[in-house]
Amino acid sequence: MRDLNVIAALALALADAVNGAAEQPVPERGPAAAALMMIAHLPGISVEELRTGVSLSHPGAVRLIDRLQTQALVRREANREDARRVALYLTETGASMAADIAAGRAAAMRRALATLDPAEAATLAALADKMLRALVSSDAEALKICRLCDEGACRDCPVEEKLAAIG
Amino acid sequence: MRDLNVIAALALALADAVNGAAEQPVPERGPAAAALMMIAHLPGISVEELRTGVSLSHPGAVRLIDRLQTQALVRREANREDARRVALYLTETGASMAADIAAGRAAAMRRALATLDPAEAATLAALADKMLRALVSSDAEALKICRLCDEGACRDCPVEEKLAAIG
DNA sequence: CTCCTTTGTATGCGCGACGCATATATCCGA
DNA sequence: TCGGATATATGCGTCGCGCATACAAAGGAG
Repeated sequence: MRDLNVIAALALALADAVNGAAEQPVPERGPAAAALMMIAHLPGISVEELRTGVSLSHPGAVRLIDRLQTQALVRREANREDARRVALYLTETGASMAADIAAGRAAAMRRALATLDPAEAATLAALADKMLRALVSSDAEALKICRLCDEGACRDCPVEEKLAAIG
Repeated sequence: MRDLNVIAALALALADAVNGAAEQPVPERGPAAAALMMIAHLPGISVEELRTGVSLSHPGAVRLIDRLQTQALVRREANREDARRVALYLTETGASMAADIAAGRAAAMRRALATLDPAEAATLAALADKMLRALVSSDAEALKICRLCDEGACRDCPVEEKLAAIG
């Protein structure tokens, strides 16, 4: 019971730090940073897929993309395979902003993990790896969990491996 | 680098689960659940203290309390020591709702931790304990981190101990 | 005791993000 | 070929939020 509390508190603190750092470079608060990171991670993603990752209604996601497009961070392109879908890509400005987001997120995590020695950090990562595999059981959950992840640092991502394992 | 990513992803997943569960019993989304839990944890808390915990502007907090009061979840009382401050208390309905929030939060954490054996959970809690002590350096941060914590389960809370240690 | 600065609450106001309902286009199976 | 399902977009109203401001009470300087 006490363990639950402490772990939940830490999760909240880390998520606050990560979200706060991620919102820093972005012109608006909320899911915008996550949207940019998702498009950086999955270029050509559709509005509907993005929607599930950022937990918005479809109209909400459309309007979010509208705003990001107005700010020249994202562009819409036609999807050759399915004309209903829209393929989303980052502009150069958007890509550079996504890089800033990833850097801020990494810095925030480094600060939080600074008190742990390398062995402890590795232990924590191993436990996180195990828990993530158990938590993920669908593509939608994976999109949501990885919405702020850094594509470059995603070697042997437990979420993707779990998805591959269950088909 | 990969460790950072995995740990951050887990923190996000846990925070989503906890926040989602906490918002379930509450009539509105957002900081309302945290506000109820904070008042449950610190009866007589002022609007200003609450404000820092839920990361809202002061007017935002006033309006939030207005809504919770309209729904008969919270009541305002005069503070005898300082007439400027307002003392916030939960009504019976509010207290029962706070209990529901705590239960939902605990259930969500139990689900997430189900894959870990007791030794692993204890290891994780010990690491969380250590990190929390390093993260907290002010009352404001403590209020924010503990905003959803369960007062009953807060035995030997690392956040409070750290605050006591630094005066 | 009085004045002035600081601190805590409350309100007027406008903005903007969101969701619901709906319209349109495209894909796919019968 | 036709009808249901899926994807995107828009009209519309709502509501939470922050800024600027007003007011009340506390505390220190003189």
